Amino acid sequence: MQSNDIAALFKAKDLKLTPQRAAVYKFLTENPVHPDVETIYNRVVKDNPSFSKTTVYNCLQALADRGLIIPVKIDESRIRYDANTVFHGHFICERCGEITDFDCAVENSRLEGFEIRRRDVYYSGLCDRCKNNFNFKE
Amino acid sequence: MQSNDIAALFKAKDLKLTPQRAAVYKFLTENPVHPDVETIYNRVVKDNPSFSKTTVYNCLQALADRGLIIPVKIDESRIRYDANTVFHGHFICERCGEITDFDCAVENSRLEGFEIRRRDVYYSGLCDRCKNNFNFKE
DNA sequence: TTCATTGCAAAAGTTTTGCACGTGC
DNA sequence: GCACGTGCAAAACTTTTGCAATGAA
Repeated sequence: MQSNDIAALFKAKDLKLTPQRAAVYKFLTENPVHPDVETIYNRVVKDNPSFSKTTVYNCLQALADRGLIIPVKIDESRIRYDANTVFHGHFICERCGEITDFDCAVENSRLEGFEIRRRDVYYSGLCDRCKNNFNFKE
Repeated sequence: MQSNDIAALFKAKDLKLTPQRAAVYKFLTENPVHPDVETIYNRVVKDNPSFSKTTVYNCLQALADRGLIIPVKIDESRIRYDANTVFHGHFICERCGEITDFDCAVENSRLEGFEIRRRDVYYSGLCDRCKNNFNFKE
């Protein structure tokens, strides 16, 4: 993603553009592997040694608040982030930990009168690679 | 739920019956409000002052491992538990924090060859009561 | 006796908060 | 000048772990 695009996107979302925010968002769009805070921080701090982890947390929060990124809370211990904001499900492999996006459609009842603001579909199990590479049961 | 039922259920799941486990499980079945560890602990310790919080954690883990209860990780900060093991979605209200169960059916693609062991559908927003009781936007 | 379970204390680990410093409008 | 963002350190919080004690078969 180009700098102008990011600038326009931030402006549209009324989000002040800072080098930290741009770096975090850029990294997420270019690395759609649902990285966690640690991973994001380690990477952006490489190019910008002055960045702090607190700021990465702040940036992620700001980006998530404006709907530019989605927090993925499928991992037990940490929050991961996804720059793909089109609704989709997330599958996490118990063995390798990799997260796979998948299309999904959910039909639900019993929520008449509710205002649904966010939907998350989380699956877990074994991805095809892990399932085929190992033949033992856990 | 009666004691004999719990005993039979535990036996069927090859889970040793201890007073702590029985109390935790009983509380969950009788209070299907998806309580968190703190709530469960505070309640069971009332009747059994010697119970420790670590043990509540242990019990919940043991029960979840055997599929007797389901960890609900829709809350940002803590794990909640559900004794209803029939697949259903969970909705959490941003304002009152209450969790509502709902029926749902998910269709998904792109997961050919995957072994899906667990599915979680989490919605959030405003429940009907909160939506109607307040008229301001957040 | 044996082995899983319990319970206390401490540890672990991520995320949040307080506060001073910078910076751009 | 002011409001906002940043960054460091410390705090907060839930959950996990180590280990001795307990208890049931």
